[in-house]
Amino acid sequence: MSPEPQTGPASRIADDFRTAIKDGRLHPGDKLPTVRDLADQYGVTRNTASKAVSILRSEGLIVTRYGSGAYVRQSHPIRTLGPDRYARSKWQTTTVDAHTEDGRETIQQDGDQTQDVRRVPADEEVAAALGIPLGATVVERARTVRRDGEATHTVTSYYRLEDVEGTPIEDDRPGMAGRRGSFAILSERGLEPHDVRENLKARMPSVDEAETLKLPPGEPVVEMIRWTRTADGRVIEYAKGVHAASRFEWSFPFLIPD
Amino acid sequence: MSPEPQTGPASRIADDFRTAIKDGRLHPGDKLPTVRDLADQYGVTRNTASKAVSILRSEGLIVTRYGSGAYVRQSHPIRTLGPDRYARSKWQTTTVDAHTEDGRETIQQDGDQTQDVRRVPADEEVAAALGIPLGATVVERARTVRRDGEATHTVTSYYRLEDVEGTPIEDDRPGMAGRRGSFAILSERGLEPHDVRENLKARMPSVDEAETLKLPPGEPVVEMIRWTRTADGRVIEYAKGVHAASRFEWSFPFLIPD
DNA sequence: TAGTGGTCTAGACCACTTC
DNA sequence: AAGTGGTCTAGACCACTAA
Repeated sequence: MSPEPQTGPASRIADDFRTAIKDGRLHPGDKLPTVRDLADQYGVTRNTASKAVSILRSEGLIVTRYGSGAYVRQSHPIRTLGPDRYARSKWQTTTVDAHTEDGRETIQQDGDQTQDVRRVPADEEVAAALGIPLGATVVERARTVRRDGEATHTVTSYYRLEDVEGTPIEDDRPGMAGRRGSFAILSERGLEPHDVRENLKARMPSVDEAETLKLPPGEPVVEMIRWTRTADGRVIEYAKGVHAASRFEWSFPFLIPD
Repeated sequence: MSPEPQTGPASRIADDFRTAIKDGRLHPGDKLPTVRDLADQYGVTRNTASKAVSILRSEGLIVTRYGSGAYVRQSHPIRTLGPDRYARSKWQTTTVDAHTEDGRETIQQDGDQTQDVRRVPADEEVAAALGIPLGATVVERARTVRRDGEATHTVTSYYRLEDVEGTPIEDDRPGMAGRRGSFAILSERGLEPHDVRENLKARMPSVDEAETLKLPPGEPVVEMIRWTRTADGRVIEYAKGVHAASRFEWSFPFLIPD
């Protein structure tokens, strides 16, 4: 049952550095001794010292750079996601540069996300979410959002073809139809977003996800599923996102229901 | 930068079983070959075969039982947490067995959580949340909630002493003051819960958390922070929870703000 | 080119489970 | 007692980084 019943030298070495990091004796960015040095200092083989390093890495406490060394992990600034980011005031008036999810609206932001718009047949999940027949054509917009040059999350949105056909949402150029933009566009078509449901689940990333988000081993992701509806209950957007866990926090205020 | 630039035999073996599991050729509970068999079949040393197994384990795909074998991981039923679980109808009428968070109200549930109530001085975080001076006495109620005998999450609630002094909330017996109970009790004191804010963040567990929740290596946790307030904005409960990620999903519906 | 992280073989021992 | 997972030493080689 217990995963590590034996506490050998590798665990002990990892313990030492774990507490050193948590106690602040080692700061983000600091370099750890080389595995060869560790082996000498602790009187173990390089193999064992390497294992100690890999334990810390799997815990997300350090990152290792091939051929360079092991470093205490830098913690990124955390962005808090709440209902406010969907506020009407943020997309209703502004029609230009409506392409980022946070408050920044600089031109440079244009390079901060890639975009890929296609028409695809709806699979079972998308069909059920949008309330359309299986296989019906939908518009899929896949984005990878970056911050400071590093990917923070991916979002893939699905729209009914009839809702977005011929609109800038189908424009492939990045920045032409971010979420704020898409809300404004849907509103102009008489499909004003009224309510949202977000489902959140944390898990370890798949191999692909770890690669595209460049996640260090041991970093979880949060899977977000979002339904956006009009006042009469019609789902106008179904979206799935994968967020690097260390970069986000979610915050939801609500009233006690009856 | 890249974590595994070299794809040796260990990675290849792990790949084989990862796809076998995802393709459904191996089912939850199925036993993997022993490391010795793997070593023979793939023509590698036991050490390397063992490493392949440890890769899969760190990904949360399998669990290993010491001296027994490696098994495809059983997935637990997922519980969805939404605002509904705080509904008035669930705590306002019933005053007895108000101690579990889900709909079950059997006597056996009593054993499903441990409880530990104490008076402690408020640290900076708790003081700020409850709006009281640093060091003021607060009531801390720490619970570990189990399901089918396994711990699923821990919740630690903090109340202002004046709010709960002498009430059943200070009763240490399990089941006397679960959250539903505490809401009813606070209501009777004229402190009816009106709104809630929940903050969520996913991360890897600490060593302690992994132990108390008996988390397999590679399973993340979700840290939940909750503020419960009355209609006039007074915080009557501040709570921190740690949830095993694989057992929960959160669901929040909300209106598009102006 | 030298230093560093990552992986592998070969052989051994220990800890735990199952019978 | 036999089987199984986990760890370790010893030595080697490969992949990548930095100067």
